[in-house]
Amino acid sequence: MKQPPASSSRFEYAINELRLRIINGGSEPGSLLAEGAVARELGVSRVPVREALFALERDGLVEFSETGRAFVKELSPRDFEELYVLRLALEPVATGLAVESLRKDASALEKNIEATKRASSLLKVTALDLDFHEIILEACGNARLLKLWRSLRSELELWLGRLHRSKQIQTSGTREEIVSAHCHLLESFRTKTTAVCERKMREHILGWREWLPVLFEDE
Amino acid sequence: MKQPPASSSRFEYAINELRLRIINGGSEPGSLLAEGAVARELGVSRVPVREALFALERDGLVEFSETGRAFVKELSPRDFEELYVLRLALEPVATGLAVESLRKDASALEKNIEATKRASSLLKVTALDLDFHEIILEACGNARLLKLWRSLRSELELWLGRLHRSKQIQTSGTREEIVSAHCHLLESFRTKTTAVCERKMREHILGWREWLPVLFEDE
DNA sequence: CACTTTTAAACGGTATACAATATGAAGCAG
DNA sequence: CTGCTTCATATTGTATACCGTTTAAAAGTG
Repeated sequence: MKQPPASSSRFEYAINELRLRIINGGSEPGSLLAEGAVARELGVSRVPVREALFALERDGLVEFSETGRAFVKELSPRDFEELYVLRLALEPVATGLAVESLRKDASALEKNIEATKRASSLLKVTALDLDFHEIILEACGNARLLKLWRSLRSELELWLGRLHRSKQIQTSGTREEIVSAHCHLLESFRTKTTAVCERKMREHILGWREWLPVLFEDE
Repeated sequence: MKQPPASSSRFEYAINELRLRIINGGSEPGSLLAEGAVARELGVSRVPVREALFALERDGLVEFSETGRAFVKELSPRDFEELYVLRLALEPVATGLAVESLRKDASALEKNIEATKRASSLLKVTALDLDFHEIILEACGNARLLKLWRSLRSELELWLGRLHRSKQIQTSGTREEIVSAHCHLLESFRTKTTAVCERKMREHILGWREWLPVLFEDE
């Protein structure tokens, strides 16, 4: 039984702890997340666990059966496809809205790229990649869009976590590709029109959509 | 104190009851929705009310303060703009995905248009308009997209509800415009390419974005 | 051995209880 | 009268308890 947290709410503690378990594979896909059991393990009562499970369902990390039992989300190619339809619908729009703001201040994106160059593990590289996109979503000034992105990001982290555990991906090549792509995007934000930036982002996402599933196929 | 429900869960009862209050204006925008008070009024305990409030936050009908108190959402022009950015990002994409399926079976859309012609009140007309769009979102085959639409729909209903109470809108003219626009869309689905259908939907939504706020301005 | 039926444990939905905090009004000082 | 402090109350966060249902394993049956 883990230690209940000192500060912050037990709801946040439960949600963070469950996130870690699910994304890092501590709980197998499809396994039951019973309120009582989780509550005992975390050393809190069922109430905050229950709320955490509902919140995680919204983020696509947990599925509920018809009878109200929570399970670790199982991923299918279908899910991947749906996820990328949403990315393709939302991120280019967000990019268009963000361009003006990013043109004024691109320091966050620059720092992110520098950090990516120095990142040691692929896990960190992919996290920084998601950060790069999140910076854009933050800059677009649409709170609903940002909220939505955060939810999509959860699912993406789930995919990447499982991918990372099931395959050894080459860190170096991937890093270079990402850095190069992000530099290219940043340059577009600085010099091109909004419409072009939207298109570049669209192509960037399409590239990943092609690339990611390939790593899954030959298991 | 209202009657606790016979069938279905108290959570669903609470969420439906709160939806009605908020959308129909039973609770003023900005007013506090205290768990205990609502629970007493509905004749249930705080637990299902609490969960209902969290769910309604996700649908944009309720806002939480930093200290965790729930308030009836207040709408600003900013919210309207954000909402329509999302509609414009999502619905054309959904339309493109749905065209093939709608071409095979457009009966749901046809029935909807017929019902709109017969609808007696503007409230019913606007509800049917949202249904029309929901039929398309259902046909697009992307569960995440549909879920998202349902959440946007909640907010749209909130806007329309308040609009309806603050102004008397002419029913007949609005009805004719909607029927005509929907017929035009349906015809496009039957005869045009996917890309054209996406564009038509985009223009359809843009039209409403222009039209709706006008009704607010001169209060 | 395959397929029901039974049954005890597990689980979720909800109510209630209590503690910690936030809130807003009353009282007080300037 | 204005601004700060005090304090009773309202409200949320969390724990615990209870009940009906679901579940899955054991027992029974063909």
